Amino acid sequence: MTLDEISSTAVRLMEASGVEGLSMRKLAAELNVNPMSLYHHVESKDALLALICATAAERMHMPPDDGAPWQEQLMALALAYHRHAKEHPAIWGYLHTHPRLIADRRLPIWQTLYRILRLAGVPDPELRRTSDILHAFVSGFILAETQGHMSDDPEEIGRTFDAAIQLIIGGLASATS
Amino acid sequence: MTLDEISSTAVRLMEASGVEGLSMRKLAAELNVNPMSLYHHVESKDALLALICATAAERMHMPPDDGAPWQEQLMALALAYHRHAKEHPAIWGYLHTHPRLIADRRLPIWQTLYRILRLAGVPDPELRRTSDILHAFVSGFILAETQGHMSDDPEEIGRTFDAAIQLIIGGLASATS
DNA sequence: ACCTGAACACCGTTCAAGT
DNA sequence: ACCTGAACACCGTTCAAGT
Repeated sequence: MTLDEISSTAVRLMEASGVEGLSMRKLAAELNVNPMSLYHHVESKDALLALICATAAERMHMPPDDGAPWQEQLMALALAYHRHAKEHPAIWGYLHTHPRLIADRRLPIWQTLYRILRLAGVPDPELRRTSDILHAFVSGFILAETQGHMSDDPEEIGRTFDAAIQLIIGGLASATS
Repeated sequence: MTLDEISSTAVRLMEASGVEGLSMRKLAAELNVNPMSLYHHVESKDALLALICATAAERMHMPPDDGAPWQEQLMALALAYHRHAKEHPAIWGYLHTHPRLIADRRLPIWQTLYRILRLAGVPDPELRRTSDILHAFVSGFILAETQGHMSDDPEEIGRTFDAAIQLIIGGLASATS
C-alpha cells in the first residue's frame, strides 16, 4: 500500500459522497486494511486532506500566455479555476474553507495570476495584496455556489460569474489608471 | 430550560472554543441536563446552528442612511459587517461556510445593501445578482482572514480590506456609468 | 519497517420507558 | 409535555504487541 493508493482512494470516496463521506475507517475498509495501518503513511486525517488539496492545486491546468489583453487573460484564468473547482467539488469545497492549504506562492495559480496582474499594471509591492483579494473573492463565489446559495439555474450562475469577474476587472482598471 | 437558554449557552461554548468545541453532549452537560432533553426543544444540531446564525444575522446592527454618497455608505456597511464578523468569529465562520443560512432577503443586511446599490444606480432587476456577488466577495475575504490565510498584522489586514472594498466600488462605478 | 487488535475518548441520534 | 438511561452506529487516534 503506497501513499498514492491511499490518497487516490480517499479522493474517490470524497467525490462519491463529499468530505463528510471520508473517514479513516471507511478509507481503510476500502483498501482492505486495518484503520491503524494508514497512520504509517500519513500523520493524521488533516495531513491527508492537506496532501490531497496540495496535489489538486499543483495539477491544476493554467491557460498559457497568449498575448491577449489582461482583461481577457484574467477572465480565462477565472473561468479555468471555476471549471476546475466544479469538476472536483468536494476537494475544492474543503480547500476554500481552509485557504491556508493554497497559500504556497509557487503554485501555478499564483504564478499565473501574478503575471496577469503585472500586465494589468499592478505594481510589484501590491501583487501579494491584490492577488489575495482576488482569490478571496473567487473563493467566496465558488463557496456560495457549491453551498447552494446561488440560483439553481447553471446558466444564471454562469452569467453571475461573468458579472462578478467583470466587476473585478472594472475595479482593477479604475485602481491602476 | 428554554430555547433561549439552550441557544445562548451554545453561543457561549462556540465563542469559547469554536464550532468544533460545540457538541450536543457538552451543551447538555453545561445545562446540567441529559443530552437527549435538548431534542425536545431543537430538531437537530444543524437546526440549532441554523437558529443561532439566523438570530445573529437578525440582530446585526446596520449603519443608518445618513445621506452620504453611495461609495461612503457601502464602505461603512462593509466595515460594520467586517467588525461584526470579527466580534463573533465562530458564528460567522460557520455562517460563511453555510451561506444558505443568510439567504433570507428580509434580513437587515440585504435591505441595507439593496438601498445602497439602488443609490449607486444598479437597476432593480440586477439587485439580486449584484448583492449576491458582493456578499460572496466579502464572505470569501472574511473566511480567508479567519482561516489565517491573510497577513498576521491586523493593520495590514485592515488596509487589504479597504483595498478590497475600493476595488468593489471601482467595479460598481464602471458598471453603472 | 510495516501491520494489527483492543481500547480510549469522544460524536449525533433513536427508542422505549418513566413522570 | 417534558425528561431520562441505555443503546446504536459511528468517529480519530494511542498504545502495546506482533512479523
